[in-house]
Amino acid sequence: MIIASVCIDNPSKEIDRLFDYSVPDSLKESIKIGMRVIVPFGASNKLIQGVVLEINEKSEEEIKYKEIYDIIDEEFILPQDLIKLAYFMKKKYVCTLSEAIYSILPPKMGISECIEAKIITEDCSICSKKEKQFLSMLNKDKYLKIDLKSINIKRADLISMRNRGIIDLKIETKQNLNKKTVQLVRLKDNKKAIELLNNKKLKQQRNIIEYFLNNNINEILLSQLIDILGCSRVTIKSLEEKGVIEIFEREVYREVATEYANYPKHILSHIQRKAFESILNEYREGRRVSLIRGVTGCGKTEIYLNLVEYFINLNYGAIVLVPEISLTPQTVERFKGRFKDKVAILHSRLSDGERYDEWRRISRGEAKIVVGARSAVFAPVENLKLIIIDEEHEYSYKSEQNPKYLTREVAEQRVNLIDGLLVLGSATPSIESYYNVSRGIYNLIEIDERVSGSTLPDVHIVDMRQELITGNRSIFSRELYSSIEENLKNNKQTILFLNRRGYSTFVSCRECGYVCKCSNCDVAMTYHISTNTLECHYCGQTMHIPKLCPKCKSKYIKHFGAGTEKIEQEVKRLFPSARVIRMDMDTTRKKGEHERLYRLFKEHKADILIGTQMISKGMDFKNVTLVGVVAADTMLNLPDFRAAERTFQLLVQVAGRAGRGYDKGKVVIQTYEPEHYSIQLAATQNYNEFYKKEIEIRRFLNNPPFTDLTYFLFTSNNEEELIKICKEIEQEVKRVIPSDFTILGPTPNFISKIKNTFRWNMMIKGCIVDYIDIIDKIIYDKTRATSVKYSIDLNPYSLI
DNA sequence: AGCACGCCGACT
DNA sequence: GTCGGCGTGCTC
Repeated sequence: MIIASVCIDNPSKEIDRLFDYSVPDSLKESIKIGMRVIVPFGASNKLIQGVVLEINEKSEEEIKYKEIYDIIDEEFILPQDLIKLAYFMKKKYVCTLSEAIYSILPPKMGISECIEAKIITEDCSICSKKEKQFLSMLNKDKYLKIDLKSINIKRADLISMRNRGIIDLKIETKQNLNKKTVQLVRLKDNKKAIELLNNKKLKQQRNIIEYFLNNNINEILLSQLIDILGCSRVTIKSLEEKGVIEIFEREVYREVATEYANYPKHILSHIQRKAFESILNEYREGRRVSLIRGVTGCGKTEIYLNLVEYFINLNYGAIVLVPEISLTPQTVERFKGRFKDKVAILHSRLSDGERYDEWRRISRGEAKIVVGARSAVFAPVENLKLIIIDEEHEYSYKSEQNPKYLTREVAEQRVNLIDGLLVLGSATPSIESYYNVSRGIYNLIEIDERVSGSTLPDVHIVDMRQELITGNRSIFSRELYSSIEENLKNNKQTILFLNRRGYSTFVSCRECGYVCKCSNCDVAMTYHISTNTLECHYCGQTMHIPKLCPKCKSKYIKHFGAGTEKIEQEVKRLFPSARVIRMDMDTTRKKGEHERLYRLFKEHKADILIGTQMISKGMDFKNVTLVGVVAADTMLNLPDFRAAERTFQLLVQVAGRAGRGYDKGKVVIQTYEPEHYSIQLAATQNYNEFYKKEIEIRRFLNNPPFTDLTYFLFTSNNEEELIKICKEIEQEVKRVIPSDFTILGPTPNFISKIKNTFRWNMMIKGCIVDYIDIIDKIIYDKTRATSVKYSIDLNPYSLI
């Protein structure tokens, strides 16, 4: 008989293995590796989703296997290279196979059950009270539909009663696939139609027929017909009843992106042409990865477009990855504009149905180019040959959930499997990638010229300590203030950047130093002026500002530090005539709001844009000539070895927003640490110098890329047990790792409590590949049957 | 992770 | 004698 080994859709570690099912004769022909199936699982044979990963012929039938219940679809079959990729992630990022497989697959289309039951016995004596109560609602002659949500009975109880011969069940499963359809109308009977035209009464109906005949229309959307003729649905229905016309349904793909202006092919500049050719030449010589380090505005996208076109013309497919945040208008516009409906877009705001539609278009080979965020690296593109990762250094390329993969590593593995090409692009490549260049692993292309010929902006660093000494206590330095003023006068746009939302960073008592902290989390609460409350940015709890200090009863409660809300208020106060837009999590929470504000600013409907991270990248505003960084060192002092790299990258990105048009841009960076190398070198946009400094520090402190840093986070609401288990784990782990590895911790996390859950962490420095499985086993055994949960993150992007 | 089974104390 | 609370072990 044929046995299929199935990966069950269940992320739990205890059942992280394949389960064998026999394949019924009805499915023998169609079943294939990579197919999604429905299988009964567990004692109650609950039907769940699985993916077939192996098919074997077995002669002996001593083990009683369960049967595969059904196939989910024959359309989408997980290709072999993606299955290999799942195993790769399981090994590298210590996740379950199920987690790996189901992060690759399109969203689970939930399986829902419709259960009907009827009584088949007179004898209810063996039933419990609960069961008797349930039976009283049932019928003996006919099956009744059971809604498990509304009654006090579980699915398992039903199964149990059926097994004891009390009731009989009819269980049907449905997949909520919801393929979307549209209603179309067409003429069915021409003769009848012409006859009807002689009828003097039915004016509306005649209108409809005339419309069909005069415009020689085969078929038309029902909704469109109603719109154009202003007739009612009833009129059309009555025509249908007469058999004159026909209304029919057709499945459609949900419209993901609306309309895109044509984006014509540009002639590449000499430099772009050279980059394009270098990448292809190196690729032909067997080089898998090319890194383009190009200043903002150097025209990387144009190189990407040409690479994609090159491969498409050879009938290959391509994936273009962009950070989620810049997956808004611009990049999409360009790719859709150039390649039209050959492009599929995948981003996190798609509904499950929309995402599923895009997946089908891709796996059917209708869309050969995929533009998407992180998870689009798994897109089942037919004949894939090229993967491009734009803004390669971005943190959104690291997954926060299991599998905690880094997109670049997965992409590299994927092009290795398919003999393809990976192109990375960034103005400020990650230290790891550039290190790979210096080791000769990646091919490097450097572009230091802007395509428009516009020069890089003038950057001014302002020492805020000096401002304070000379009596300026405002959040704007004199230089920034006068620059904004002048920019407004010249009718130019300004961007003010501050990586912190809310009004003030913390609220504290001036007498005793008490800080308003969240009662669930170990963090200071942020004041929000719009709601006049203190909000915890970790658990969302809000509270009112105390009038008196809860500790010393003093009334000197003051705000400290500034957030975007405060900047907005200050700007409005200082420049009352300026039109201001604020973009942060609070103002863009609503769907479509991000895009609306972006367009508003682009169309110069506002003079000043205030925002967090989200305005620092991807946006191209021609009329912006001033960028102000209100506090450059907010991230510099976090306990994280990437703090300097992150600050440098952010400042370069932000500065890149200035002067993209014809006028020279100006950037004002306000800081309390003007001499710090990441700020100094960001001001001169000197990546190479920054890399040299940073890589030496990494080498000296033995941080990535010179070693792996594996981060273990332990959480529990029982602090005592948490500490005890952490210490025991450290002792045991110590015994299995080589002596040149270092263990840091266990220590309380930088944020020691979130939502009443205590957090401790431990880090291991050392090449972990050969040891991670045994360490995982130790931790798994130690934490099982305790309140402690853990997560493992290989080379995390954030240590907080 | 679910879910069933089984053992034990509490209670009509 | 019945109910339900949680510890234990299994899932093809």
